[in-house]
Amino acid sequence: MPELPEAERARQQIEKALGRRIVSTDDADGYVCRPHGRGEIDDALRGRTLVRAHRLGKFLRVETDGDGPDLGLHLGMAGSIVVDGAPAPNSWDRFSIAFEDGGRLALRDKRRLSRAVIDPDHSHIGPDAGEIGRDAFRERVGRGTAPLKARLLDQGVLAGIGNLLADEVLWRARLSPNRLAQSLTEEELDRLRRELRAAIRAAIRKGGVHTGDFMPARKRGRGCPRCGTDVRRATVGGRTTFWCPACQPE
DNA sequence: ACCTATGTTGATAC
DNA sequence: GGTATCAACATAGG
Repeated sequence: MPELPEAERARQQIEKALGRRIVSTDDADGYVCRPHGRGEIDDALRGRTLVRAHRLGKFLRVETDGDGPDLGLHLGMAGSIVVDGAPAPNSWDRFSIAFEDGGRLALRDKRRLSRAVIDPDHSHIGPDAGEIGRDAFRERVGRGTAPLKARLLDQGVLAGIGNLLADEVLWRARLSPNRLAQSLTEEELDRLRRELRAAIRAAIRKGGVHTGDFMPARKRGRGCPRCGTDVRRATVGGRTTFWCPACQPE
């Protein structure tokens, strides 16, 4: 269930694996692990230790000791990081690291849209949605002719917002997903950023985006959690979108 | 059987 | 270049 809050929780899991010598890795899944072939990730990591875990939006980057390479991880649509847990059935651990102390780190994913890479390139990714400052937020989000929601989902504009978090934040800020990004006032942009930060913090604390206040509205027959109005459903920015027409007027 | 899904990337067209 | 749409990726679950 990975959006920024889940990625942050995954980063925190990785911190439990720092400072432990890597004895081997399983990078046999050539779709998830790249580059693939001849154990390239294994060659890069074997004998090293992980020393720091970073996150930019949904992208994870783990430094190794000395002049070792970075390990890049992305959870895709269904991935998670499990440290020192039992191996998953059905080969759901698509990439794993075995440590000298007997522990292990697994990239677990029922689907296979997650990624493990060496020296990831995050140069095309915008500033983290939870860290961006007020002025940069105004400048980056408040422009363009795309719908506001599409702007929020653009990882090059802002990193970390996924489909569920976008709906949650727009509902909290009482802004329609269909508003033209460039039509927002500075007051609205500031409000959006404030609600974004609050929603991210709450989701990290509670365990993920699915704990959001607006999530129940995605189920059939549920009204707006605030006013009870029937929520609207449509495709915006290419994704299924729910919003309250009363709280979030066009 | 058919449809949908919390994500990313790349092709294509305006 | 910005934007919109779509397909692909792989798999589970309703």
